[in-house]
Amino acid sequence: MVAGLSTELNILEAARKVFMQKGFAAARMCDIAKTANINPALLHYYFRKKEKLFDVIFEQELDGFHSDIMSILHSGRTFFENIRLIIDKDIQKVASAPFLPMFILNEMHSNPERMQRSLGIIQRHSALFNVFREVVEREHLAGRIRAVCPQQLFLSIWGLTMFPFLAQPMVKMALEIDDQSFDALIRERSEYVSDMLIKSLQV
Amino acid sequence: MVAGLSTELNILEAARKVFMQKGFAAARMCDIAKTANINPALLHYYFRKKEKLFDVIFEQELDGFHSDIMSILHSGRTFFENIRLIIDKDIQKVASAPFLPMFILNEMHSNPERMQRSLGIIQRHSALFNVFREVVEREHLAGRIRAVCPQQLFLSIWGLTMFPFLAQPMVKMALEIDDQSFDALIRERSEYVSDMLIKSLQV
DNA sequence: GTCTATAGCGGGATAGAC
DNA sequence: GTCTATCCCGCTATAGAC
Repeated sequence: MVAGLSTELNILEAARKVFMQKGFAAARMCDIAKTANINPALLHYYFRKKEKLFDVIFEQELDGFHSDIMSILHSGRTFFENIRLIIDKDIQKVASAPFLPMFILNEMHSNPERMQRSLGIIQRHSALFNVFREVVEREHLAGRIRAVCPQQLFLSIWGLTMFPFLAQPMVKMALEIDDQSFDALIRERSEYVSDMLIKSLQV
Repeated sequence: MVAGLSTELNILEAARKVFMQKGFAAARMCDIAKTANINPALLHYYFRKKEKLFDVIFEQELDGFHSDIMSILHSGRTFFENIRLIIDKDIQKVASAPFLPMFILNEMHSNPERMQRSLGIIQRHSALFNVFREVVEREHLAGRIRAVCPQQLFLSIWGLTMFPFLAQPMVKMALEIDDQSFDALIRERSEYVSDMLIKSLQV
């Protein structure tokens, strides 16, 4: 029907919000219906089960996660320039969806089986790391950076950029800051993290 | 009764396991009872509600989180030595309870109100940061480290040490490593992170 | 203190009218 | 496609015997 597509998108939008904030177990179908301003029964008409609906959201979110990093790595710029771009992109993306990291990691943690359902995502993620590793090794052989374990560096980039969002409530509490100060901290973080990483990599 | 205390401890131990793995919403009182090998009704005899039981666990876990860092900061060692000790302690502690960071952050995220119930914890956490800030500022004035935003540094230490555990399933997937390789990565991480931080702080 | 039995409800899912 | 009504299960919580 005419309204079909728009209703479906409407549901997906609402489900995204609710699942991201509450996670699978705590999310209520009623909440999703209320957020979408539709009848609860409609959720089952479009997506047969809660889990089906969740899977759609989860896959979408996970897939777009590091999609543009690959292209940055393949650009002609220097390694240090690329580091800055990647950090910037990561922080910028997550800042616009601050619940995303927590959502992804939490669900992967609480339901590891879900992951194995979508092999394609796994492949894309490890492909990303392999490119990253090659670049790091090339840079070191060329004498432009010091010897470094690519895995550790990869983990560090993720940790430095995503942790503030993962721990947002705790961070605000421990640092005694409000929303504005937190935003300011995030705005300054990109440069701070890039400087720190680059300085630690210089020969 | 005689069995009273041991049953209570038994319950707490079981509840810790289940809540840590599943989180509040997905955890089942039955699972806890089964894990503790007791009758489900007993849970309500000792702790009136699921939430009461959860609160006890949550508070315990959160409180012990950074308890020994304070004493490290107050020791007579140099700043760089302290950085190494803190990183080491953090990683070591979390490695022995890898679900802990995810548990804490997830519950703070999904139920921020719970936090306000226990003001003491908030105070201890911000006290920790204040000591850290003073130390950093003193070191900079003494010319022993370069100028650095204490908040950013604090966030970085946490992120670099805790992220690997928070993202463990994703990390294994992206880096294509198994449990053994992950453990090896963690063992090497303490030194890697310390070196990186110290190098970026040197004047 | 520990058990059995069961109340009571919240929430996912379906049937069927429109 | 959308609605109302309702089923039914799983789970928390309690009553009450032992």
